[in-house]
Amino acid sequence: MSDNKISTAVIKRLPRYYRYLGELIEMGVERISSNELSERMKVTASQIRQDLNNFGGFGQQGYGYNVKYLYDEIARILGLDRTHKVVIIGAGNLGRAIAGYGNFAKRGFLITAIFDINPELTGTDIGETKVSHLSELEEYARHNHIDIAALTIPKTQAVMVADRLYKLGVKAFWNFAHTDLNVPQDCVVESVHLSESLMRISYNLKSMEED
Amino acid sequence: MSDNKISTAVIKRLPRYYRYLGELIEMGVERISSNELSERMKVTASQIRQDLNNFGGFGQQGYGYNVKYLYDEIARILGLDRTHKVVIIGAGNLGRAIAGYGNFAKRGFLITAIFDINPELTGTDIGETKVSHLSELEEYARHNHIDIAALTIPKTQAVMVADRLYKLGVKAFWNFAHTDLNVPQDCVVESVHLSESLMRISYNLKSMEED
DNA sequence: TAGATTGTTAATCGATTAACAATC
DNA sequence: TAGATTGTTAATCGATTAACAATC
Repeated sequence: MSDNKISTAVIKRLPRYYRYLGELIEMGVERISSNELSERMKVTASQIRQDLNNFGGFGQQGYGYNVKYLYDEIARILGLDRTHKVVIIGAGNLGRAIAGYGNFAKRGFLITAIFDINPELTGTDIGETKVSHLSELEEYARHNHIDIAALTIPKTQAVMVADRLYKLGVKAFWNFAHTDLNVPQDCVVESVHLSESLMRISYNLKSMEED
Repeated sequence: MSDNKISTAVIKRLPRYYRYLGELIEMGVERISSNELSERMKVTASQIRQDLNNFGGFGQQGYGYNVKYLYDEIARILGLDRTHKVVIIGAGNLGRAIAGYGNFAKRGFLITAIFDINPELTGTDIGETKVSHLSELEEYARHNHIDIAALTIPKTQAVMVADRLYKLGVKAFWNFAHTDLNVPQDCVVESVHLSESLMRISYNLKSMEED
């Protein structure tokens, strides 16, 4: 079924199309041309059409795109038509922030467990979920499927915990630790390196001043 | 001073070089060739040399690169040799997570104020910093310089608060809201769209299964 | 000096943009 | 039908990789 490998540049843009289409739906817009959308999103109309046509022809000549239809199609392409069970490793502020973000649930990402190495946190509630001790991870995984693991723990632990999770069959990692994970090829790793993000601001501020 | 516009692809990679060099220093490694580094980082040696030579010749033929020297040079390029005053708008879990991350201070990013619209949070402490009410923003900015504003608030507020901050002279935004900011060209915007990151995981999981 | 490895030019590859025929 | 706008091919642009002369 999978078409010849879509480039990551395209994949990175899909969620943004999805967000804009969602906003258009909220505004009551029913149809939109690649040209109108390109003005809103500040990208070329050509790129929008190219990107979408990687997945099929969703528009109609002389009309444009039906907003709701395209929105649903992109959801399907992104796999948002299924639910994903997410466990969070690390019940610190970042783990809490993720656990508490309601919009994720709306998109089918369900927080099914939260683990932490700190015994004092064990048993406390975060939203609807009770924190378990990290030592219970294997036992939990034996009885529950895990689609995605969010790692909101320090880098020293993150690499090891990712190994443990991989042995338990987890194939997708949302990595917030300031390190690269060392998991096999058959895994999905999406890293959010906040410190690198901040450094880019620093660089851009500096080069703005120099003009 | 500013060399002919460095591509964003290069800038995005710089912090990662910096991280690896930091790790090498911790390991006591004094020199490294582009080849060795390329194996560790899983990028081509050619790319490393090209990237670095955008900023100058930091290596030596027949020797390679001095790790500590290169580390310091990249810090300078990234602007990490100066301090940045960061205010956080939004004292929720995400704001707290950022405020509490000690490594930022180590790189010269100082949390100088935290604002929230919720009166109940006003006066409470987050780390060393007291939360102020958002209405005090203008008064604060009159007496204190702000280099970077981190927006950890819902999208509905984020756009408006960014406008207020811009009028107060703030030129760099670390945007965690699920929206694009609408600030003028002379600003730096770095967005961390967590939901988009999660959608990419979803897509990649799906396309992995299809193989 | 011989060996190693950079800095840099040239070649390749991929992504973006432009153009336009197809068609609603 | 005439006008609008897509889907898609071709042209351009930029980024990555390969190659090698310079040089430590």
